[in-house]
Amino acid sequence: MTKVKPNAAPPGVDFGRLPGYIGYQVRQTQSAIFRDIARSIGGLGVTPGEFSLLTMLEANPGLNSVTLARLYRLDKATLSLSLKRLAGRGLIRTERSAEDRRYYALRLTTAGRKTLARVTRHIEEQERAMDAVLGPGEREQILDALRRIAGVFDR
Amino acid sequence: MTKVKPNAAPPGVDFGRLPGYIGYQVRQTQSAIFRDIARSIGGLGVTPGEFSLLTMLEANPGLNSVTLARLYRLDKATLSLSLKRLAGRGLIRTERSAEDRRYYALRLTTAGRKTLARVTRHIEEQERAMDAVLGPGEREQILDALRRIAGVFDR
DNA sequence: TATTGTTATACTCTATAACTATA
DNA sequence: TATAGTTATAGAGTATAACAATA
Repeated sequence: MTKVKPNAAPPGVDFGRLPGYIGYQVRQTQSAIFRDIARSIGGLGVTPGEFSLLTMLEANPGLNSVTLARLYRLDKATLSLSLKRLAGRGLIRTERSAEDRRYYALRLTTAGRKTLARVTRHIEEQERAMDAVLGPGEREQILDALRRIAGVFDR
Repeated sequence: MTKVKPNAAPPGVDFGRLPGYIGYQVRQTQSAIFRDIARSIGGLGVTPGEFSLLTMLEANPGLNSVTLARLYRLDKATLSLSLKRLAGRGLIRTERSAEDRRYYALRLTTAGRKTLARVTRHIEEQERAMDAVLGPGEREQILDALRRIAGVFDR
């Protein structure tokens, strides 16, 4: 009964220097957050990445895909596939620009706004759950530090 | 000349509430860090995930794959593929346990230790680059906060 | 020529299911 | 029956290259 089984809970497993690396910890935290979101909004048929895209389109109606791709740091081809999925589900609408017919102005549909509102509720619930383990002012401090760190590598 | 081009640098693009979400900022920061690592250690043929696996195997020689999968929160089938790649490149060695022949004890090879040392140098350079934008004591504070946040969702 | 956007293709990472071998 | 591990398969998510339409 006291026999140590190789598959038991980590009795004395050593993570080496990993716990001291910000890169490692950011990755682990991101995974945990992502799994939780997937569980909570999975039924709404919108991924975390799509949530961000919808949020940016709501705030910037008429944006085109190249601008969105640059902001979101995705290749335009990658984004094209995401937009096709969102349009296919009726969440966004693409409208050819009259002045420059190469552009498509992107906009949320009514259904898109409704879905975004529901997803946003879940996301903000999750954010409030995080606040339960943060001290006063700590949220802003962490956000600021994370932005500074990202800024080091954002060429 | 003052004409606003849709593909110009974001003049007044609104990110909505995204910048206030920890989930969003952790994701952006993780992406930036990941892209930088890929660029810096890509030539060594080791991904960030493989770096973590090698580090844990160096600190815990003889670990088996089920334990490693649980610690790293991957399905055993997923990990099996990673281990096959690492073994195929001669970085790890798998040795059948004598007492319980279902287990394979995992260990770094000499080449694995050498590669890990080189990758670790790059990783620690990157961590030092982050320190340049962090105040005194801020690294430990962020690591602690990130661990607390992950703990909220780690069932 | 340059830009917006799409499609084809491929690669990585991940999970689920079905399997073998061992206990 | 239960556990360790592998393989087959599939689905995200991503990038590169080639292309069409427009400027």
